[in-house]
Amino acid sequence: MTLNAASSNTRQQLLDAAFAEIHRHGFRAASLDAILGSTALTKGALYHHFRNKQGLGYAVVEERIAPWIEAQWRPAVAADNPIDAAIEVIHSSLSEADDETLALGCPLCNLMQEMSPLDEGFRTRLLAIVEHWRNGLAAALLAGQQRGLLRSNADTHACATFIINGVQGCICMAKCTRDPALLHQGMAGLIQFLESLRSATEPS
Amino acid sequence: MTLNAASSNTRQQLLDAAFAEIHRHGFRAASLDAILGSTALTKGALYHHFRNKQGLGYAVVEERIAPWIEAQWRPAVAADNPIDAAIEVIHSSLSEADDETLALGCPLCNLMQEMSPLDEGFRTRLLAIVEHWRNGLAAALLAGQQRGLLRSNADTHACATFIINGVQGCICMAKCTRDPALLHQGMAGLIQFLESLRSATEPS
Amino acid sequence: MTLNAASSNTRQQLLDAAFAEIHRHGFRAASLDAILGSTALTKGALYHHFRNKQGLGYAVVEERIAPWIEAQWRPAVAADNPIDAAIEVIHSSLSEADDETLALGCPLCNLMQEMSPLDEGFRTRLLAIVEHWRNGLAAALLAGQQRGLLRSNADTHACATFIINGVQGCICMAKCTRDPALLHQGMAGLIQFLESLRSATEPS
Amino acid sequence: MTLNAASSNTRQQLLDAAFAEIHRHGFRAASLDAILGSTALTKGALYHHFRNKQGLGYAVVEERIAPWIEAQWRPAVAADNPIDAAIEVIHSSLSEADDETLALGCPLCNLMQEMSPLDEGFRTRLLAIVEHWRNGLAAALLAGQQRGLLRSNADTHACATFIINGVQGCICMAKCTRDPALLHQGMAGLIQFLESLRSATEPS
DNA sequence: ACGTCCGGGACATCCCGTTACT
DNA sequence: AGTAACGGGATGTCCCGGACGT
Repeated sequence: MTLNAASSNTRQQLLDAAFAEIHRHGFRAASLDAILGSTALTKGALYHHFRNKQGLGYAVVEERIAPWIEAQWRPAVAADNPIDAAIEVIHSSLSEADDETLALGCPLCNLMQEMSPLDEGFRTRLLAIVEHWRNGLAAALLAGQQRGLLRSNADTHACATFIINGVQGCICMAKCTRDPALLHQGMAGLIQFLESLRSATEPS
Repeated sequence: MTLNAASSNTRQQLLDAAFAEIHRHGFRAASLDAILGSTALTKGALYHHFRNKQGLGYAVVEERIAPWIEAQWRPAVAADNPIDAAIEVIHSSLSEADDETLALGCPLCNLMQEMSPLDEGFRTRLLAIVEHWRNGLAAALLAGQQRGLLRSNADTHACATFIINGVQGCICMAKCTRDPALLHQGMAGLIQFLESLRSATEPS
Repeated sequence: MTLNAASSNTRQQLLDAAFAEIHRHGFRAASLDAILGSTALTKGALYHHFRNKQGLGYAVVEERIAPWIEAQWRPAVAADNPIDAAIEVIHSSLSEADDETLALGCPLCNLMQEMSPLDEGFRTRLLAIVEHWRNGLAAALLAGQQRGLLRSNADTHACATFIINGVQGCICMAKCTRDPALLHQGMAGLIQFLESLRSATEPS
Repeated sequence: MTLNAASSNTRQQLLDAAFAEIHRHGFRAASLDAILGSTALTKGALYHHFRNKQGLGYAVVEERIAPWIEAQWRPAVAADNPIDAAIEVIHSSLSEADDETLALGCPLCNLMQEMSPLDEGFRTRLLAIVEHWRNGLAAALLAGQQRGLLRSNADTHACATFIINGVQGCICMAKCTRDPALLHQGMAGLIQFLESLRSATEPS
């Protein structure tokens, strides 16, 4: 299969447009006509690159949402000091949160809410993202713990779960409140929690 | 307008059926035909009691979801010891969580996710529920603090926000993972947080 | 369920239009838009009266095609002398065959050919028509035989089968040849066969 | 145009796949994508060898269906004793009829039913097959008659028509009934008819 | 000689809301 | 207070054919 540049470009355009449409309206309410309208393409192009709407949705999850989450949390997962880095990720995501992103919410969370009970294909793909995220974060915390940066009695997996749940809960609620102050308040609680994980004695 | 018993009964039937359908499929995917099919009523009855689908949805929020949240958290809001009571609420909600409720998620959270960006009427009504919940919980915590049950340096409003966000985040994630263990893990973190709010010296 | 005149009328219009469209294009190629276009109705009316296209098709078979076959062969089935009557039915159907009916073929045969391998619902309904037809004809022949009008060694069921197959075969081939002479030639063979069934000695 | 072996092979593959798909689904419902999917070829190959779907269909009629009918009835057309041979053809076709071929019907009859009223190109090609068949059979019967094998008062053309119509009618009905017994009953009638054509006195 | 990519259009389904009626 | 009938519209799917490369 020769993937020339034009074809790949078309596929990427479709994925971009689909990601935006799905982010805005959810998967079921996402209109293929609207996706095609926002590009200059037609049904033929779409059904050449994807088996159907579901296939397009799966590709958006795998090729847009997963990398997006991965990129956002890579600093925390790859850092020497996971606590500092996680706090930094939270801060930077807060600084990027304008009114619109607040209202649209997290693409991952949105799709989990909407599609998990309806489509196992979506659920497994989204679950894989979450597990990858949780495992990465837990591994980073464990490494930090082994280096003496975290309290030795902290359960790193439970901590990762708590942080991820907390972050998603904050974004989820902010979608309705649209109050940046409340978002900051919630995130501040998480940062406090992260601070509480530090070991009492700084390693030399 | 005369509201005899039969008429009121019809309205309640519609609300019940609509609540179930919306909980299962979301508001937009909820089919009026399906709602009417699950009762023995027809379009005329529906459009007699509600202006349109939107009006039905608003009524479900106000007359089904709001009282449901209120009832669930009333023990914590009305308790002498809000920490004990909140922990108890979490425990009892965990004990009720079977596989299906896990997959369907929280009706409030579902609607916030779906409708907040699309319909101001939904958003304000849902927001009112959340604010009522948060204010009630914060007031209870403050009362407890004044009675010496909470650390004096705790920001009760921020605590309420953190708890609500955390609870919703846990339920939200569990909808995708469907793993009761992870749900318990997340909720355990919240309980730990609640414990950490207790004042060091028990009041006499 | 109150079936007022207007509603019943709408349903009959839909069945008539659907019968004509299906007769002309077959079931699968029959366009609901075309059916609705030939009446003055819309999708709403159609989907009020029928569950879907399949339901409409089934109703056409049961309420248009079955009665049509029944009416056409009733003279033969109900006659005192089934041979005379069957010959008469063939003659009268030949006299009605203009170029268009020749080209369109038999609605029953068309649907059997098209839908029997695809849809059991169609097949059973069409089969019922054929069996009713065959049994009626066989019973009439048997009655004639008992009255001494048919040779006593004729197998009336086999004769009914042979006649029905022959008639359908003639119409089926005429659809392609469009040659009335060939149709008459084929039907003449069947009439000869019918004549050969007469008992040698006329009953007193 | 150079027709090397590879090219010819591609064309034959397409014809085979198209024949099978058309036999199963009819011409209009035959999907080019499905035909190409069952081979390993693509649109480019198809539209290189055929002008369009119609052209492919015509080629299937001329190069698959016509030879198939010809081969099946050649024994009867070429025989010294056409009656014996025709009976033998019927017997052998009955012995080959399993449940699937019963349900799929005769490729020739199927296409005549579907395409004759819609496409003159199909009709003339199918008609040519039928005429060739009828003329061949009639000529064989005439030759037999001249040799004293048939009754001298038999109209050989009419007999050929009657046999062909009968055979097609039987297959046509069997597609719906799917009852081998009924198929045999119908064919037995035709064999009886053939027997009745024999001259009373065997030729020396 | 054949593969890839894509345009444009048709179709069945389903849904919300209104009208006339009782 | 509630019913049956119906209008009008949007959507996902699929399909044929052609442009272009190689």
